[in-house]
Amino acid sequence: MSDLLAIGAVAEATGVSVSTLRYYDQIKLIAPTGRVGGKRRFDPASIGRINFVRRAQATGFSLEEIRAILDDSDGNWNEMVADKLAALRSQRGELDVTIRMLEEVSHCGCQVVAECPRLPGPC
Amino acid sequence: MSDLLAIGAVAEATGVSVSTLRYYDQIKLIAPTGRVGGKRRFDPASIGRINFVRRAQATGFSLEEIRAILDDSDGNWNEMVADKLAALRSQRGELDVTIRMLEEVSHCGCQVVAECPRLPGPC
DNA sequence: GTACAACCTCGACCTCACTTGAGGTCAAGG
DNA sequence: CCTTGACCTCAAGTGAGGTCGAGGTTGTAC
Repeated sequence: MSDLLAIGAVAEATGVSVSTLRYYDQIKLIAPTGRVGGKRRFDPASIGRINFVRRAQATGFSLEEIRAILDDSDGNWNEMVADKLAALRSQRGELDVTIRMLEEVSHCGCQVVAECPRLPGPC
Repeated sequence: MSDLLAIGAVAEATGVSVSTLRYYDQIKLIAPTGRVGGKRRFDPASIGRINFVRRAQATGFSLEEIRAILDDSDGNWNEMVADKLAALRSQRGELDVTIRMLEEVSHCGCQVVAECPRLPGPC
């Protein structure tokens, strides 16, 4: 009658710990389909959603943002994803700047970055 | 005699708040040159270091990592930067995966991402 | 000589994403 | 009957990176 999953099975299927799953339920990110004898029962489709959560998290989305994307019914998530993409690109640009800055410092002959008197200007 | 700066001047020059500068002093990330009447006095070169901190932070380094780079005397920071670059690249890859996943979902005709029965598989 | 801004310390508090611990329930197996 | 294991709740703790407020001092201006 039920192909619903216990929390432990979901944890095993997703690699997410049981306590994290309870936490996700608590913050209403991933809710179980129902309860049997007080115990959470999850639809197998939850596994897909949880995988989505982890993947989105890995790309820099907060749980709040992820919930907004999951629950969005107006197509706004396209915009959110675009924003995040822009943020990541900007972060990449920052890295490039930092690397160049460090390269400059390394050409200074300074033993220690903190002691370089030419931070962050050109050497 | 002293072209040393008060904490407020440093805050203004860097855009970092006074309380954050005190915090940086507390965690020994950016120390004042000395004290005059109990008040912190900063070398103008601190501004460069603080700018470096913010820039490194923006690219994803933690304050601990930044301190390690600043204080490094063995050339290990090159490696740290390379590691961070790799991490950023991997993050970018994750974003690409997420975007593709969301595009798949959007072609499903699902109103709400959370309700798509095909997460995270192909539509 | 007193007002005022800018500084000081110390400890508490905040957000995020969890983890941990104490104490309790429930069904199956020996 | 008793243990084991998987589950439950609720509260508190963690760590990063700060912020805030109370209460106190310092230095300059009028």
